[in-house]
Amino acid sequence: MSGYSDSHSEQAVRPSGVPSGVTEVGEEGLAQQAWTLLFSLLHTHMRNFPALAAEFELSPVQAHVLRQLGEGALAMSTLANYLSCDASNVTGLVDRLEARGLVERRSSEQDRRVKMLVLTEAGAELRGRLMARMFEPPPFVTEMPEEDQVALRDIMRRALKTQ
Amino acid sequence: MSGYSDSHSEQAVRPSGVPSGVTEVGEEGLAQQAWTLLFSLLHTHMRNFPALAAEFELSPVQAHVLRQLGEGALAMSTLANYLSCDASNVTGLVDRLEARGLVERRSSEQDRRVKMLVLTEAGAELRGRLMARMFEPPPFVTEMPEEDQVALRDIMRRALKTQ
DNA sequence: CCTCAAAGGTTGATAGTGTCAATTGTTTAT
DNA sequence: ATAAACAATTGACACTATCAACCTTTGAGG
Repeated sequence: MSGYSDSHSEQAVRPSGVPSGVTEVGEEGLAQQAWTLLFSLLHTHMRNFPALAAEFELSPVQAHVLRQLGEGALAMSTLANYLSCDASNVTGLVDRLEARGLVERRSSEQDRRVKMLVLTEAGAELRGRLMARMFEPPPFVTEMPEEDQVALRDIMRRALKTQ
Repeated sequence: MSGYSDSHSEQAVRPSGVPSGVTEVGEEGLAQQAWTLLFSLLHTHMRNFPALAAEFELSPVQAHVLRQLGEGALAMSTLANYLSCDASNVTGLVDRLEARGLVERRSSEQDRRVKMLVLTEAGAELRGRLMARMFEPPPFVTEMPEEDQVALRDIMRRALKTQ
């Protein structure tokens, strides 16, 4: 019953009736219609992320860590922030990756408290294959008409910029 | 080192260089550009799903289960399929939800092997609030120009239909 | 200089999530 | 009637996650 923080917030429940499932789209406004559809497609797709990670004998979280560890070194605490998890969790996570020779702890020169994480040769190689696999577009994208792909890309570019 | 199945597949690595991070978009084709952008936005958003679930004192998986349990009763094995996980996992999952009074096991009349899952009153109420919260569109959608929201909705509708 | 508060990381306790192998009970096909 | 197949559970074990307590190092003020 515990183990999950109670950040909480008194949530105003949408008065005009609550969507009761994934597929229905009511009269709740444009943004919500777009979001609900996007959400349901994405959700379907995300379901096989664990299987994708398993192709490389990684857990989903380990895959996520490798992904974050691309550009240079990262402090453990920084990684904890990226993962939105407790620092103590990262210790074990990195222990296991280090035991597999994918990652190295390296004490910082500037501040001897912090340990910087860097990919090993093997880690970088595995990460490359993992990224290539992750970025393969799923069928629901590849099977879109080309003009939809263009529109989607442009919309997402704009969204990323203003975000 | 174990605990993750080795489904595996000899994966053709994209020859034209491997994307090394989330944000870069190379010359890898329209579908991949669109997908990479979508993925990076979605990924950012999905990071706070655990916090969202925690608002209701649910783990991410429990939230997922409640979401699936909307329309009528579901056999445990069916739920295992939806979650893409082992049936034995569902036992404990449902145990905890049942202990909290959100869900009920009900033996099927037709086949006494199967147990049907139904939401209790409290479960349905909680699910309603959870769904309303989940379908609140995130900023990157609400802050789009209206014509982008329309286009996005229409693209996603078409994608859902052909999927 | 010295102390003390704050920060980075680790450890131990405890719980949830997930797999696999083995088991029990029920159904279905031969 | 027997055997094969299926639904759910149990037990063993590993990974993910949190919290509290701890140690070392750092940085600020007295």
